[in-house]
Amino acid sequence: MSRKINKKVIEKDLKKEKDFRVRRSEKYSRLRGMKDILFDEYKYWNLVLKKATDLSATYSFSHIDTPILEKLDLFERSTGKETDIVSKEMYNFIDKSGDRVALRPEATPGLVRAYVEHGMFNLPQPVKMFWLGPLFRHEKPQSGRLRQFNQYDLEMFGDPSPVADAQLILVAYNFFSELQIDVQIQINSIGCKECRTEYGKKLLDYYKERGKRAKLCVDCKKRITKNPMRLLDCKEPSCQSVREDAPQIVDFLCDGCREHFIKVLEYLDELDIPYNLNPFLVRGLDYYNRTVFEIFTVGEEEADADKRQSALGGGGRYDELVELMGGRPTPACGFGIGLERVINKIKEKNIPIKEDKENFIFLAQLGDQGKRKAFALFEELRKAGFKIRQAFTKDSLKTQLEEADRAGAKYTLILGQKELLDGTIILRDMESGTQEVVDYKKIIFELNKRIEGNKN
RNA sequence: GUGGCCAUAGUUCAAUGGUAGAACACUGGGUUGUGGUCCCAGACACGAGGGUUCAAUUCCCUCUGGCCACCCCA
Repeated sequence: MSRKINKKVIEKDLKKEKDFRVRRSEKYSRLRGMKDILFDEYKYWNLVLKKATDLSATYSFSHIDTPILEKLDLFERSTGKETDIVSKEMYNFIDKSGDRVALRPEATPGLVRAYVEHGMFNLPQPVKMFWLGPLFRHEKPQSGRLRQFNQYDLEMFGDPSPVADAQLILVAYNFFSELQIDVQIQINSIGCKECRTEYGKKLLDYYKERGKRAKLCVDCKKRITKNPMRLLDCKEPSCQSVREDAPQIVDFLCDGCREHFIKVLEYLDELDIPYNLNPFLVRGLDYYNRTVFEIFTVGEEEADADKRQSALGGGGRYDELVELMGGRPTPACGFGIGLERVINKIKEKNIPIKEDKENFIFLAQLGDQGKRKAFALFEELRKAGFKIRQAFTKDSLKTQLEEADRAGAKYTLILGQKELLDGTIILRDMESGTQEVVDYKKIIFELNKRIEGNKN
């Protein structure tokens, strides 16, 4: 072994020793596709959460929560065993009691389960649910695509009428427009089982016509046998040219379904909600029937307009699901909105967030005596209803003023040895930098004079 | 799951086959009792493992992670 190699080894050892001293343990990192929401990020969440809460209340949707963990079977049966979500994206495992369980990959099944389990068909119908929470899908992460993400969901049970569909779309639309995000709603009707079987046949006939198959991409060739409806979804130019003259499901709707769809559109027209009829919109989950819709942003900066944008939200009607899950036949519809994606848009567009600046007081102290007295004064002022902050763990006045400044205090009270002796306290205006000595006993009176109307 | 690009302080970015620098942020000081400006100082990084080499943060491979596209969706 040469001297040089020895040197290298020694250097590495030294480095490791240093690392050991500095860290003493392995640094942990998040799981892939999981995110921490840090302090500054919360202003966005507060904004979005408040909008969701307010809107839901206005339209009489009641807050409901369901467990994050459910039986695996619930999703297999409702979402569909063959869907991507269930077949390859679910976090599932067998728990200590041997149950097959899953982290919920979407909200609707749990809500349907709750509706059935708690006998909500005995409540006045429709039952309108407002739901908010984390969902889990084991996908390859990308921007706007996390393995744990949050969704705002609204569901309406027990109302078969087109008004229900329209109201849901309205709330979703309001949610976005009030957050200043311009959206476009893509809407379609995929009819009921009967309409769909009929249509499936026609579609296959069309695609099997001479010469068409050759133009399709590899994926679409597979789709012909596996999932013909998905042929409509492809965005390969050559596939799109083939699909141009394809039969559209709207033309094959039964009378009931057609009438329902027309009514929904009429309501949307009435409300001036912009929508796009998209005969090619097909949703991935098994339980949808009749109305389906997806919500996309309309960008001003759409140089790459034909690039597939990820949806901000989507939903539709699922009239068969409650019965399938063991309940009484109950018509229902709902939607989900991806909150991380909404927040991304808000950030992208630099939409200003107004944070209500509160005029608060900072209480600074000096010396042991001062600190002790300030401790008590803080409580006194807090109980008197003032918004007040402190940094009692800091000793230097400079540091305390820095902190007051950073936090945006309107006034700082300074209590030190000298003031203690004189029975006074210093009141400093943080903006002008002027300060006055006031009688300690009159401090509440003086503060009231200055920050009237800014109390808790 | 498939393909492409990428990985350097807390953050945003440099430089380099001979082990790294700035800005902002952070800590301390100039100011022993006074913030915002200024000055000074300090702490902190080459994602992990292997290979080539006298020597790798730099070149190669694997892994991990990030971004983007597909797939799918929110």
